[in-house]
Amino acid sequence: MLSSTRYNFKLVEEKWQSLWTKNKSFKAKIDNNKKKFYCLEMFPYPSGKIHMGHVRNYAIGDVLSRYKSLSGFNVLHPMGWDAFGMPAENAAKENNLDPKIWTNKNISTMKNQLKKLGLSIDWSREISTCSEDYYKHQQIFFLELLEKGLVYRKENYVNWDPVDETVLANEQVIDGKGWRSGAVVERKKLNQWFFNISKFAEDLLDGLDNLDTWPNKVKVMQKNWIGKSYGCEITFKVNGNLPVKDIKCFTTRPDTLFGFSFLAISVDHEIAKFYSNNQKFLKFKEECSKTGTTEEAIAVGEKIGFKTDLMATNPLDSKQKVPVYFANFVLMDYGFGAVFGCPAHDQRDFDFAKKYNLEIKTVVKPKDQKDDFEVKNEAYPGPGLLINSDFLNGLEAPENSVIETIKILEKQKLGKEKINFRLKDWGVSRQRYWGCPIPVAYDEKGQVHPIPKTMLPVKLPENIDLTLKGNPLDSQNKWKEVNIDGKKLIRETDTLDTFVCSSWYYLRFCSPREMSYGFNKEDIDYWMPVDQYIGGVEHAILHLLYSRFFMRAINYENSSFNLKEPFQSLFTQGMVCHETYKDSNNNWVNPDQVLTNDGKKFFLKDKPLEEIKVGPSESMSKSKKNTIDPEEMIKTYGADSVRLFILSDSPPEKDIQWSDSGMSSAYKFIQKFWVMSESIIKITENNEIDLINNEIDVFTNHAIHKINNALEKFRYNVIIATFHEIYSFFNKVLENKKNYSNLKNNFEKILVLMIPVTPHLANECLLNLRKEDDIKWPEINYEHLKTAKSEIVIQINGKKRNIISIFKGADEETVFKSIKEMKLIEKYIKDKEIIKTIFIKDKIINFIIK
RNA sequence: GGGCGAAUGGCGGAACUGGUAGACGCGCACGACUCAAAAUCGUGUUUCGCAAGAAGUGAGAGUUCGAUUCUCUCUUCGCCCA
Repeated sequence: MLSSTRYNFKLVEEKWQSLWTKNKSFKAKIDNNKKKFYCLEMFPYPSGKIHMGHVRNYAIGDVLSRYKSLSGFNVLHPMGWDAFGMPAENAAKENNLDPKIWTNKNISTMKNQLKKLGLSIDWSREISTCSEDYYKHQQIFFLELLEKGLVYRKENYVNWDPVDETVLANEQVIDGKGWRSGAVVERKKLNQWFFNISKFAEDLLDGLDNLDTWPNKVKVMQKNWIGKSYGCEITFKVNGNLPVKDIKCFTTRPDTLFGFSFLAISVDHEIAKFYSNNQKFLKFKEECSKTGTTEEAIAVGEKIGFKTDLMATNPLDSKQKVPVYFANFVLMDYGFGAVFGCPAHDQRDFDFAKKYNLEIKTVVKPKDQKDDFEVKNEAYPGPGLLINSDFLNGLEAPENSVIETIKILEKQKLGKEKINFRLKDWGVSRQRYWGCPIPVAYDEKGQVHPIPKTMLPVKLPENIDLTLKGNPLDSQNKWKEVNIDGKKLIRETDTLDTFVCSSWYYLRFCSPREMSYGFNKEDIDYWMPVDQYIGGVEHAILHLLYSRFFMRAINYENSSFNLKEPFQSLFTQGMVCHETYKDSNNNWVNPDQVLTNDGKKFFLKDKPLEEIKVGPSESMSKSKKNTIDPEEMIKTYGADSVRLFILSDSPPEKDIQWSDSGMSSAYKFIQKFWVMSESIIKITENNEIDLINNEIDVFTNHAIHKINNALEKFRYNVIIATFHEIYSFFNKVLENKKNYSNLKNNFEKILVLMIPVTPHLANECLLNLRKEDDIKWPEINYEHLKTAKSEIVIQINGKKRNIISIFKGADEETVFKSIKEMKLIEKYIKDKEIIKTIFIKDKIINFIIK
């Protein structure tokens, strides 16, 4: 069927987008008579161009925003830029560009691309974390936290690249080597700033219980990350050639004390100072520093130790003395930097004991084992009963035995109950240029002086040479000097971790142009918390935890701020994946260079004889060259088609496979829907009563019902499926050429249902159908959902055998009579006895026969 | 090693609180239009079977009149922590 009115997505989409801009259609204003809805997607890093992951993220958010807005909510749907960070600095180095110029250029490109997607964003609230307007307030927060004692400075280890003379982030260390220089990374101690997040560990953990609309897996991840553990602080008496009397340590298994065979301490433990001239020790320490600082590196790596001159006494058995070792698997950050070794019941200790020939004494046996059970080839960390443990024998491990042992230790003043958290304080210092300057300065004694608020923001110096080695700000001698109250001071040259910027941006969106402070009370009282936060699960731990911390930090000792949880609901969307391609030289090949005739064999576009190897579908990434450029897709198919496709194939929380055929099918749908819509618009309705009118009512109300359900549950793929059903239903209705009195009225409702997913198409069709612009989400008329007849499934012994259509609400007797009259199950029940009948009204009748 | 989750046609997936498994889309097959192709439209498409029918939601058990859905064991895969 050819149509003269081919849908010109380009014209229509441009028209609506400029209309929305002109009318400020999505500008959010406080309105106390309306219920607010704050919809936020994680803001992008301006890396250059938007990718399909962005498209999916923002399409999901846009569907929700538009739906809520049409349903009468006052919607806040803002967008901004997570604009500080290393890529800008790296790009600047490579191209000899100012990071600011590079970043702003990317922002403008990406903003343009996002606009072409037709998102319902209030662009008047756009923020960028690298602008002085933004980071000024961040510096104020920093100083407030400093006043409250939530920020402090301490020495800590960093990954140090000795060639580039720079500090590396964990992800920049690959196999223990610097990603850029390839040099072996060292551990180096630096004075750094920390946020006291561990102070809120308990509260951050408890708060998770109230976040019932967060995905459970995210809550579990946060819980594990916080890592609350119940145990005991034990002070071990030690003696030897050093002036040390005791060593404190934390353990979750004090009940295994009778299996004690060594005490291990971190190489950073204060006892190490007695070995600062010991060449062997220093060599050992250097060896340890090669293991890296991550817990995983330590767990996987070989366990090595350095024996001290000390012997530790078992607090439960003063006769037992065991050696004290420095060991590479003990971290200073956890507990007290000391652990007691019980090889029989901890694999790490077991490996260590084997290596250094230490005693392995079994003190826990599984319940089904005899008392002479002995640990042999590997540690037994499981539950059981205590053995070989004197007065602890027979206790149930670990539940009872731990509690009982702690009681005994407390009574004898040898230890005390302690709750320990895995969560460490948040190190926020970065030795980088492109970040928010930390607003403090130091005098010659090294004392910290906050920069007075009137002198904020501390701006980044411009036009600096980033190719120099070391921390870029450190070489800015002129910039570093600052005069406060007549005193000459030197500025802090570290900048803040970019996670700090993203820890409060959702507050800034409420008051994006407030000059005096990061936000104002009236705005956040109305808009906060974020009703729906949407983003990738990769931020499940750090970003979300830091944001939750930041709210608590602002809340702390602040009576006018009453918020703790920034994100009421969280939704984590899946990734966008694509097949990977490699040529004969094993180089990755971009999909747009690949051709296929039959979908089985793939060839290189430029060299049609060269066959391409098809690899598994993986998350789109530049390194594997399996990306699809959203801008290209929008250009070819239009924003509505791209939105339709990216939402159609998989539920939003799961990964989606990009497919060309799926994409073009979405495009075809838009085209044919338009043609149908035009036909409906041309129809002249009359008032004749026709059965089909009722059918249209019933169908439409079912469709509203289905789509409402799918929207509430984020089953957006089901919405698209319903669109297809809508199309085929209305298309059939049209072919019937009956008399309608309610076709347009119902179709209008359908078009509104489509606005969230395909806003340009739906709005254009709506405009052509009727001229008013008071668009509201359609209400369900439940009368139409009640059908006159119901289909009752007839089962024999629980198996479906037939189906009967009968008036609604028919009772068992009536249904049974009809079934008999119509001889629907005669062949199944003749010569058989019905011993039981299960009847569920309007649903099912099940005969149990013998 | 621990925790969490998943498994449904050739593929992506649907199925409200246990009640018609496979919606919708892709792919495929056939047909219409065409000199032909593309595009478009129509029909069909879980498997076995000519059919009647039977089997069927990773495997095995259990609860139930009835299980994709609830319980247990196992397998595989994914994610997080180690």
